Amino acid sequence: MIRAPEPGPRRGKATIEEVARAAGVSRQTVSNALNAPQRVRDATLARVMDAIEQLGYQPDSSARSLRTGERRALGYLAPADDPFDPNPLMGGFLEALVDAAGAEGFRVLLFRPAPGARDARAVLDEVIAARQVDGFVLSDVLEGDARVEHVARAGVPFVTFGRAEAPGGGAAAGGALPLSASWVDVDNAAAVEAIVAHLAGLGHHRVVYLGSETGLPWMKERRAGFRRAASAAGLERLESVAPLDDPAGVVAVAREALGRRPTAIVAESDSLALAAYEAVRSEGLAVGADVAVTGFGDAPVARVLHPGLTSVRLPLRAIAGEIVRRLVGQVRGEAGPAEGLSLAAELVVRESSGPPR
Amino acid sequence: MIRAPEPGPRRGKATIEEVARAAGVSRQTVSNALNAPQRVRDATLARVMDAIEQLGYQPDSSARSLRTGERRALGYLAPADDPFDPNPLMGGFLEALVDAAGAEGFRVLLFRPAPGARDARAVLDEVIAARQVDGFVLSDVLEGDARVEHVARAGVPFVTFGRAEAPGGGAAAGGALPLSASWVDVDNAAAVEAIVAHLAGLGHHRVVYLGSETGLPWMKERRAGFRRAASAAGLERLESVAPLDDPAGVVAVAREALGRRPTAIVAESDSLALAAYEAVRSEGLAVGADVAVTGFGDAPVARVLHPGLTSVRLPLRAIAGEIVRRLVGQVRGEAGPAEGLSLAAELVVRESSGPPR
DNA sequence: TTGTATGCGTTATCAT
DNA sequence: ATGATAACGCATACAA
Repeated sequence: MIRAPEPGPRRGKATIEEVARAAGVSRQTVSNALNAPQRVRDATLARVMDAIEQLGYQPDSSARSLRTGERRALGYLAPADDPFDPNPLMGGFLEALVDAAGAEGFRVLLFRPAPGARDARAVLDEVIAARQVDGFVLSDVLEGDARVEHVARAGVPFVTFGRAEAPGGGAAAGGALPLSASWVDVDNAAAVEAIVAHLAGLGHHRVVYLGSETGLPWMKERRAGFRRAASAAGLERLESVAPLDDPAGVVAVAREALGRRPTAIVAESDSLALAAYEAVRSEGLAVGADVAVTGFGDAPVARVLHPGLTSVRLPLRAIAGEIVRRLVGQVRGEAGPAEGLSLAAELVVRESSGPPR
Repeated sequence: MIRAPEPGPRRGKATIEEVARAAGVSRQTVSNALNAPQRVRDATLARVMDAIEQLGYQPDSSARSLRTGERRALGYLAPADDPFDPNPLMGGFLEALVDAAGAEGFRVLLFRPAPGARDARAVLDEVIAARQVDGFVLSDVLEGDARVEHVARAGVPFVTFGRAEAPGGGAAAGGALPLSASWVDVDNAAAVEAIVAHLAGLGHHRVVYLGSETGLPWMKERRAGFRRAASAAGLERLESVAPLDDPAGVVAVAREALGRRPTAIVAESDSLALAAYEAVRSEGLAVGADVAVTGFGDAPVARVLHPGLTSVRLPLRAIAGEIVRRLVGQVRGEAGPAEGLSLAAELVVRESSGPPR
């Protein structure tokens, strides 16, 4: 038989007062036992810890937060919907972020702009004004991102996944904010360079880049990496640009790209690589044997595809770890590493990238 | 120029006291203006609201929580890693959950078991003991799920995505808990039945179910739905069972299934449908024209595939909405709907399911 | 080493 | 309709 849960806020959990009574000490000593154990005699400490264990006591997070000002929570603003590419990485990154935050004693508070809201500043203001978090993690950040500027202006610690500042440019004119005081990103350019190097090493000599028409910074970096590496390796280098929101159109472009008779297709994303597969097959050719295809991101589909898709895996756990490290450092007021950090992606070679026939 | 953020907990945000001073009233009146506007004279109300607006005041969430006992936060225990099928739906469900919670004035607190932890009870206890949330959303729930029992025993409100109780069985023997006091789920069986009915309507007569060897309840429901609908429609009904963790093995099974010469393949998931695509193509046949293939879940890949994959779309927004409605009802102590709710998935017909040749 | 007193910002009770 | 007072649970400065 189980008793019905008590009504009211407390829900029957222990308070520091009850622990103190159980251990025969003042609540002060309990607090000390938790926050400054060295100030408590061993015997007492043991007794207190025992009572704590016994009662399953943990400080009420609200009371502690009210007193200390720290929330032990990091805010993550979930990216807006993108029906075309519901960022398959977000899930993986979020998990890594939650783990990394948890290791530092922080939880992750998730929120989104109200549906239909013009931008995210309103909800950011709510979270800030209600003091629900100690800092923010902002992802999918663009150059001159309004969210970034807003949070920076509010004086709340934050770290971005991706740089909100053009690589070359420091602070802009005027009293500009240190927008990218701390960012972590995957080295998109280097990742594509690794792909191209891999292909060049296999003997490929005519390579087409299958990209999209977005101006997203990470996409631009990938393209730049392609150009650099292909030139460096002395490859014949072609480029195709696919539309954004039209699967059929994408395949059409992929077929056109294939029509230029490359020995390899370097796709900007795994989705585009999938379109390349379709194009190659529609010509009666075999991916990997007749034409090499590579992707980007190493989405789940990369493993399931046949032949398996050569791609690059984003170091999401490392990124999340570094983001949390920096953010928690800021929260604690430490003068930690303020510069940005680019992390290398890992090339995952599968059967889609064989040598040219 | 921007001033450096103030140190300390307050970070320069307004308190109720400051608002009161600015409006020339007591803090009580400010509180009333916010929580019981009808008790405040219009003129005063206007003055107070003005000051609130002016100062960008919002109640400190910790102070309010300490006083009222409500956290205005819902806890979501993120599912454990599954490298084989990193639940592509989770992202979509989470977003819907955050939106639904936000509409009710709740945030979502995300957490996971410590990496390497034997089970999730420890972290649940932490969140409960620290009173960080008003209730929990538990997903991917199994029959007799330990997490469910644990939360139920703690007397904390919760709602599950999926039923933690066998469909027929009420309370078990002894003082069993009302484990599934409130659950919401997608009607897996009905969804597959809709698929089969669709195929039967097209004239298919020999159909193979491509399933996996998991005993997960939702998978069992899908299979049951297949059997029921196929029998009802008088179809020749076959079944194949794929291994879990081996893409190559999966395709082998899919080929074997195809070897039984069905006119259509009903896959248990979109991933398995992808394997079916591979099998069909490896035989030189065309998906949709020679053999119909259907999936389950309507993952992003379903749209990108060629031909587009006929699948069923999970009503994630509706599910999240119902979950939040029930959970918030419990939190508020309303005697809301305690029974479970099965929501219909939506059949999405694409080119992969043509009539038999 | 331990206990006493105070305040964090808010809301509820009660008086006016 | 408004204001004074108390209390939520905790941590800290200070006294013992």
